[in-house]
Amino acid sequence: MATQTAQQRRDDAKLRFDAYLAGCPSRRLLDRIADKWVALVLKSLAAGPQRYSDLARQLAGVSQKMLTQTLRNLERDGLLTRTVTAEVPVRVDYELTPLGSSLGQLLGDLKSWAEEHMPDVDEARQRYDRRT
Amino acid sequence: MATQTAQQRRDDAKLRFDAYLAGCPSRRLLDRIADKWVALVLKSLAAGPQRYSDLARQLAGVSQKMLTQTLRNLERDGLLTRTVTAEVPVRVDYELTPLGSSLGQLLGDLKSWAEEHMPDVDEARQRYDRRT
DNA sequence: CCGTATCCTCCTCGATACTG
DNA sequence: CAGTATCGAGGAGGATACGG
Repeated sequence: MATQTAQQRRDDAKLRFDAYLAGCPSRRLLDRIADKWVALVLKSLAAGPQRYSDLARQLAGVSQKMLTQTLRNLERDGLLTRTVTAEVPVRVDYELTPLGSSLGQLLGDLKSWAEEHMPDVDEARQRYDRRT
Repeated sequence: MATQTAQQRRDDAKLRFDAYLAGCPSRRLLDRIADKWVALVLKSLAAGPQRYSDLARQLAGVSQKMLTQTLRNLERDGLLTRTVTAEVPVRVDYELTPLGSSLGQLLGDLKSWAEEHMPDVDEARQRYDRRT
């Protein structure tokens, strides 16, 4: 086998690291909950099942595309269920699964930390920006 | 004052919603910790102060640009301190502040949830992908 | 009512090269 | 050693129009 150049060794290390990140549960969780609309959808559904149009109304800034995409991903991950009722017009309800509720709890903890500590961050940021 | 069109009302609502999101502590926290390298930097520094080159070595996949940018942002937010020692060559140490350690704790909780529940997510995802 | 399909625009991130 | 500067590719997300 040939001797590797330094460049090859760096590339290899990077590939292994990327693979590690892709499988890392913590990283995957962060990527999931940081999706722009996930937290808001979960919060809305924490109050009980909601129709698609209810969600669209509460999340005033969301596009149809992103709302649907977010809901599909959450359904795929087993965090909520999608129920179609064949009325006219069609009715679709979304409801959290136990797993989804569990994630909602976690986000509640995050919210607590944020409300407690983000003011400190703001202060630090102002200090940093004022120093020349 | 003129009557608003439906379009104008939607645009207004969207603007207000975006403004709300920009100031929302939870949203800002999520945006911060979901930055690709933040969690890894915090984890490295949890073990004690590290030099720039130490961090670069441990985070095998990071570019200089992103490492520096991440460190600067964390410094600005008061989560770590940057100490330059005038040796030859220059030496720069990074160390967590109490606030930074606190955030590290929070990420630990996140990690626990991820390790406990992400297998369920994987299972749900496989079920979803198998149904035609 | 509940989506899908398409296009298009930022904007993040990485690669690369250079400096005190 | 520890950065800064610049450029370019790619993807996320929004606008819009259409379908079942």
